[in-house]
Amino acid sequence: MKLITRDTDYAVRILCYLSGKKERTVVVEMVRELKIPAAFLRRIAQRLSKAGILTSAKGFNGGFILSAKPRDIRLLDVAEIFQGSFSLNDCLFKRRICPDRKTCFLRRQILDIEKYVLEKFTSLTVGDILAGGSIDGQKKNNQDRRE
Amino acid sequence: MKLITRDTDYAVRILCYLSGKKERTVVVEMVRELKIPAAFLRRIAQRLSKAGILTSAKGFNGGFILSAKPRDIRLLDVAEIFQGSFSLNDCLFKRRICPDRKTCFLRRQILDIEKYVLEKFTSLTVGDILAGGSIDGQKKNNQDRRE
DNA sequence: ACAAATGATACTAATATGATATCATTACAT
DNA sequence: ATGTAATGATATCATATTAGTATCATTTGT
Repeated sequence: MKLITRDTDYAVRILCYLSGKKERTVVVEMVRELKIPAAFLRRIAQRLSKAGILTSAKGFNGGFILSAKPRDIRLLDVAEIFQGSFSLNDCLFKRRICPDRKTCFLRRQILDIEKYVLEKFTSLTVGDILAGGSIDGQKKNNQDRRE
Repeated sequence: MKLITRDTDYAVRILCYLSGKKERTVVVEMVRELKIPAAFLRRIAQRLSKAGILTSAKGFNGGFILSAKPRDIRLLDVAEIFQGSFSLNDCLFKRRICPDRKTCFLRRQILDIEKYVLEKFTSLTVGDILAGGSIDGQKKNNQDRRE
């Protein structure tokens, strides 16, 4: 069972790291801290930037910075960049496999489960992850005391 | 989001089909009804048999038959044959990626979601799928009125 | 002995994932 | 203006997984 891929995981780490920064941060610095292969990290940052989650600047004092507050960045938004849409509308089986859809109970059950996952991914934010992780796991789901 | 693969899906259909049979059924018949590529269906049936979910017989009057009642075949058992263990013990990232596991809040959250999926896959049986699907979706989770 | 079935297994093709490499563009400093 | 430090865009490569095919071996009833 693999709900998130490596890209998504790395992306979350990048976002968590940048949450502690007031200024733009350069790829080489992130690499130093996060131990993610440089070229890979760079591409991930670029994709986050293209998606609007990071804001970038080229040139001399360039780098990346969060476009929004951590609590406003949902895991879903990040995951969809790297793993494609989590939407429930597209059929479970992408190409014409489900012959009698109307009675496909299994499909409905799977969709229910996916709906649950979707809700969780929607409600969980980078802010939550920061809060939960930094206090050594004693606090959960309370993001209001952290900017 | 892909919770089940094609193998698993086909396997469930095979099991549902065989639920309506009292006698052994031969691959060519299943192919006729289920429109699954013959060689593929055969290999899936063989794997189900090897796993003990189907019982097979070689030779002249050979074929496949359910080893247990539909209500006793869990989706989890089927899915694990084709998709590997759904166990929550193996680390989310299979090889040494998570540097500080203790504080990995994201990982814990993902594990919680996976736990939910696991529970659903454990409780959903072929019997449920038969019951839910055959009554055109009006009944759910009531497997007691069907053998 | 033959035919009808599954068992075991090897192979191929397509897609997804993980990662790297390279050239283009931008922006500041001198 | 030029060099350097940065990201943008994109192409490529390697590996793993998924989907599907093919073949030979074995069993069994007639």
